[in-house]
Amino acid sequence: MSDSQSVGTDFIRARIVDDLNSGRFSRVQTRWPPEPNGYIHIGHAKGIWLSFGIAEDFAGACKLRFDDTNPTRENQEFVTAIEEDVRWLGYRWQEVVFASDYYQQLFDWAVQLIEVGSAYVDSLSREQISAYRGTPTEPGRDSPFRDRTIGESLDLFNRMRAGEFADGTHVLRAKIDMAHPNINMRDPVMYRILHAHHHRTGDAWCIYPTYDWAHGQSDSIEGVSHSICGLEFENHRPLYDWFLDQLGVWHPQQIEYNNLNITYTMMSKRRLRALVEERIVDGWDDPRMPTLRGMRRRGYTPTAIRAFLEKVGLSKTEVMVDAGLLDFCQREELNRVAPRVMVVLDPIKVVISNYPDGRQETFDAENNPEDPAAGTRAITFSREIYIERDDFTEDPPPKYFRLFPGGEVRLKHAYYITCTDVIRDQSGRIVQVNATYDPESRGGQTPDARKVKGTLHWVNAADAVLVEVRLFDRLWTREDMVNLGDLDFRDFVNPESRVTVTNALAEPGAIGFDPGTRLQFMRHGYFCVDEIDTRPGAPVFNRTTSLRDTWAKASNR
RNA sequence: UUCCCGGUUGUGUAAUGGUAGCACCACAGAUUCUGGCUCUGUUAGUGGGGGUUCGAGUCCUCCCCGGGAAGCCA
Repeated sequence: MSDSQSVGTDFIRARIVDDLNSGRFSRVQTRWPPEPNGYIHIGHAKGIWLSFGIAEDFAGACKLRFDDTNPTRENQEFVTAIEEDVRWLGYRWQEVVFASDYYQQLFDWAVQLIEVGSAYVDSLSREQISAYRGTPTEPGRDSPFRDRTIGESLDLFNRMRAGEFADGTHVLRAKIDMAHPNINMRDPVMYRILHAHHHRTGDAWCIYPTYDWAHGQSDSIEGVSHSICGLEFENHRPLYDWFLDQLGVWHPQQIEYNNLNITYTMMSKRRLRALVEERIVDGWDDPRMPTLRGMRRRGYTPTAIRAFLEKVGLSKTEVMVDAGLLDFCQREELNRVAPRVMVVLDPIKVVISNYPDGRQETFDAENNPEDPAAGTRAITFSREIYIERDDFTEDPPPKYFRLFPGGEVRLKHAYYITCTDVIRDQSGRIVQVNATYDPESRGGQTPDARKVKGTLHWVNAADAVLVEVRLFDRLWTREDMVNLGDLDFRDFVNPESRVTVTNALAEPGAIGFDPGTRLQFMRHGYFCVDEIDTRPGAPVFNRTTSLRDTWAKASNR
């Protein structure tokens, strides 16, 4: 397969190949243009993956451009956080730039448009402008100020810029067509008066360009070849093109892709903010949040996120991707690289009656059956151990092959044991399981090669370490958190989205990893050492995703 | 009612006008010192009607369905 084919076959890359072949563009320059008004999430990751990924694939370059044209909502905190998150995802920008870097050029170009009669200052109120715009089915009407002389508009615009007018008193508009079927072409606003402090330009400006006026021109200044954006800007493309044509400057090609929606996941920035502000979650980095910070803390890896994005692909269809696909990608990666350890989440004591009291022995346990190079670690074994309460039952259902009275199971890496009886407290709750072991089964097999279907994880009572484990599940109980209509998203919070286990017991080998380290808790799932709440010697583990569990599925039926 | 965009198995995504494929999910089985991993197999799709063509998911046409558009947000 040739290089050009390995670049990929999605419709955007295909168009770029065409543009390169036809000579329309000689190189690929892209940009990823977040507004610094919030933390970015997995949906943004798709845009990042596309714009940065395309630049990489075509040996071009991609700039990180902050689209900071609305000073009332943007600030430096978000700039820093977004830079961090993009880097974490694994992308490197050619340069960090800001739309505000181009304010003067944008202003000069606006003057140029006024001078040729393609823009004018309108003095209608916000409400009037809206009323004059018409509706999707009715044409708009010209503003009475539309035929203002060029000189008058120029004068007014300069005075707007000089700060002579209050917010909302005048705007600069492009002069296109108030009856245009595309409402974006009905004399769109280019500048509004905003006496607001900007996080970068300070108080240098009191008029700010709108998205439509700033975006394409910023692309042009940067020599962008392909401007990749969401479907919501499709209706803006004619305007994007119109401005560039009026100016006669470098003309990038805007291409739209479908945004990412995931089942049981809510990505609306506004609602995410509400979750944080109303303390429904702990913060932007809560492991249940779809923010990159949240996912990072949860234990998701940048590589798995990118693999996921690649598997999802792109089109112009609105989609709802199964959240399970992300977990599949995450498991696929971690299965290869995550060290295995044994952790008992809900311990029940097992006493092995025929194992000598006071004796302790050591086994070599492989760290990762998928990777022999990962080596082994020592685990200790003695008369008293703990197993998972779920791994024992007094009345086993059909095809159950965990521990039950009279049944034999293998303790991973150690011996076969057979349950003899149980001990209860006054309430009837089982507090201890008694068992005998087969000394011949040392290491996990016997000379008679008899089959034991069940293999349980366990920890040695003598050296098990108490750890905190946080079991995360989907934040929402509703699959479609995009189209809620009049429903309140708060009504769909999953009460079991976080279950904190404080009495889990871990083998000593699970302790001492750096925060952020990812492990497999055998038979449970993939966990990472929490980067915030972990203390020396007191790890907190976050469950990223569970292992596939075909038994749970089967027994639920 | 206007303009723009879209519609391929349950989900997502492929198919110079020429055998509708891949992945996830689901299901069945094999294997297994993780009921994990791995392996094998199964179910299931071109929204509808006309037309062009030897041949249509692909081109034309009409219809149906879904989404977007009336911010001085991006």
